[in-house]
Amino acid sequence: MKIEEVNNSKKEVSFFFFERVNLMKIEYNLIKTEKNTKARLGTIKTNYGTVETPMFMPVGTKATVKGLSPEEVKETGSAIILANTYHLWLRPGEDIVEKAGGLHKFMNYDGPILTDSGGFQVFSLAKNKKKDITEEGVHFKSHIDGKALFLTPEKSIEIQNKLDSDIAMSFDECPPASASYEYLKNSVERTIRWAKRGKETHRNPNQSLFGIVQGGAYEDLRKYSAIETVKLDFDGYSIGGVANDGESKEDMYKAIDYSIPYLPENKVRYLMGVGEPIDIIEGVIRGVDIFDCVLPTRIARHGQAFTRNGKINLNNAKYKEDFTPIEESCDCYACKHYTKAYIRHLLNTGEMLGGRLLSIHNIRFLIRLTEELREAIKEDRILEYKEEFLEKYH
RNA sequence: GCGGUAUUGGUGAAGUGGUUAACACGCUGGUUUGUGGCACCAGUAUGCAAGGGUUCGAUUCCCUUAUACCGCC
Repeated sequence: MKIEEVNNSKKEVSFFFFERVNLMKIEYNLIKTEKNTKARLGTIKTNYGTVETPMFMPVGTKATVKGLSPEEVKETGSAIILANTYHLWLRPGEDIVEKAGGLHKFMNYDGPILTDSGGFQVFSLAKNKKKDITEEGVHFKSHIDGKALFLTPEKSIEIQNKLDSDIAMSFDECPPASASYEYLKNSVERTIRWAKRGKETHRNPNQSLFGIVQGGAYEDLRKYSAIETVKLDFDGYSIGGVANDGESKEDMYKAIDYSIPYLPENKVRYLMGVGEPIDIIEGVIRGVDIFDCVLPTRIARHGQAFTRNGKINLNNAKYKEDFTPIEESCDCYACKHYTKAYIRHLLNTGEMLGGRLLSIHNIRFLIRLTEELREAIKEDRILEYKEEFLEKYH
């Protein structure tokens, strides 16, 4: 390649000049519903391109999918990524991101971004710690320096407006799976009031806002939460409060089944925090369109890889001399170029590349899963697909 | 050749005349679902150089041998 060519190609990938394709809220387009289930095939038109659903979104809490560059994330086929209001609020602060020209420019990512509201962090960071959930908002302590913090529905939305993500989430309470019916009932009602306050605060015309359905595994609470949230007319709806605290899969599936019937057909449905390949399949069958989860990147850093035969641990001694890829059938960068023995060596010696390669593989694994689910919906054979998948995946 | 000191698991080591030999690393497994996480959890010496003795009881005291290191001829 000549020098001029290098310079030209550089110019093409320079993200400081990337522009939005559109200036609008998202548009969900339902293409078809699978014949035998509630599984849906659709598209979401965003300011940064159109994505197909069902879709999995990797998590990049602090404006980075841990270990990977935006180019590497895109190479896995991921469209939307997730970032977090709470973390970016503390560091570097939403004003700095705003000065940078918004989250996309700040992190040099020209795909759609969804920001979580911080509601989950109140649950996960302040777990077993002092926190005070009031009608006004939540008092809790910074996980960085212990400073007293106060997050309200209004504050969360204001921060997200400045971050300029494509999709903002309502500030909800995410109660533990162990919460009592009485507690959940009050919590659901408060979350609805918070959702209303957040919507009234929302200003960014190019940013969509989602409402969150709560209510644990109780049918009446999920129904109530869904109906009341939908009345507020959001751009999309999510099912929250699942996969928490060792909640059983049965309860998770119930939470979905009890919520979905009350969500509008023409809006995207997002199951928050899921997950496991099996749960993604079950979610799709129940009518969920998009998912997010830290699992592919977290287990990658801990040495594990998704495969068609289940999770494997690349730390295991049996891979010392295994000079084959993680999966022969996988088209990801890691599988095309590296062996299990090499990745095990990287993990064993604490080299960064090990976790990076596994992150790429695991994200690609879930993206391929959703690609196959889309094909299965087109062909009305999603139940067969599930059976085939479960036969091998243990 | 003589004298001294030492010898505890894969490694570095603690320890005591008396129930299961500390701790760390390593090793071997496992966990992880809107990321306080390159994290966490669990397992990992039937034996304290070898043999013999003293003792109710010895890794701990004594003797012999082996090995290592340090002095002296």
